[in-house]
Amino acid sequence: MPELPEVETIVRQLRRQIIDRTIASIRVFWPRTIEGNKTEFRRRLCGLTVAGVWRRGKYIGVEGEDGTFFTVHLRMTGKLVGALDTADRRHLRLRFTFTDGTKLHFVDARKFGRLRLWPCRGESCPGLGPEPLCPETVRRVLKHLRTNRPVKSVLLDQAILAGIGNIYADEALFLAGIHPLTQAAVLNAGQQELLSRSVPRILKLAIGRRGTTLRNYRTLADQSGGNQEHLNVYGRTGAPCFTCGTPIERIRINGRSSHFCPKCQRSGVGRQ
DNA sequence: AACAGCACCTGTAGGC
DNA sequence: TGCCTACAGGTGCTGT
Repeated sequence: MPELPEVETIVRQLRRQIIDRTIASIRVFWPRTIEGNKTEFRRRLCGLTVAGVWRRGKYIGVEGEDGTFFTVHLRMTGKLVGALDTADRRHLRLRFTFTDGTKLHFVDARKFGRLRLWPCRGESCPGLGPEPLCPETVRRVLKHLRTNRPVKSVLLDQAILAGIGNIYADEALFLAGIHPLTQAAVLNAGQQELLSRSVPRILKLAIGRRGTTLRNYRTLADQSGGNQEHLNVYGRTGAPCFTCGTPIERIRINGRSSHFCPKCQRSGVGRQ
């Protein structure tokens, strides 16, 4: 569910909420929520005073004063909330109680979300590509790609760039005027440049709007995102393109829906 | 290497 | 109303 902008929004709020607080107890309602050794997870985290909260790709990282580090991945429907409402109650998977009595709940309808302990921050989340928030980075990555995979698949590959999901991949490709099936290695210099700018731009705009809420996503403060009002292609199958009026199409690429304007995004097609 | 298919899970929307 | 199907913002595994 949440992609980089949603996770970034949550992390910013989490910093204000839990830094300098000490975990008093942890209650687990769905054991598979914790990856790895559950006993050690509990042992290392109880008594932990939170020193920092970080984002890496779609991971939330929490660091203790002693360097203890754990991550939260929300996957499709996970969320962190301070206050539980009635609907959340049945999907409660884990609860942190802090020494001052405040609580942090991990709620996750589909049970895909995971918490995991790491040896330290530096050893967490191995295999993730660089952050896609500045054009320089995206430019460098695109330039060195030697793959025939569709550019849409490449954008979704967390080992290549970390944090882009299905919504923002589609939106960035629209902004760059590139067809999602275009083979990554055949993007010319101009297309690489357009995509290098559009990926960070789309993500930063979405962060500024606190992310995109389509159904489940809520911020820590239980707010909706605002970016869903600004989507050009995602979820707009059959609706007219805002630029040219052509109906937006949907196809499947690697099992994921891809939305695009067949007229504005002809670039790259038929020239592979 | 890279793809499809499936697994993990539950909820919701739409068709009949 | 109820049943059935398709689909969902993610990732990881297996087989080909």
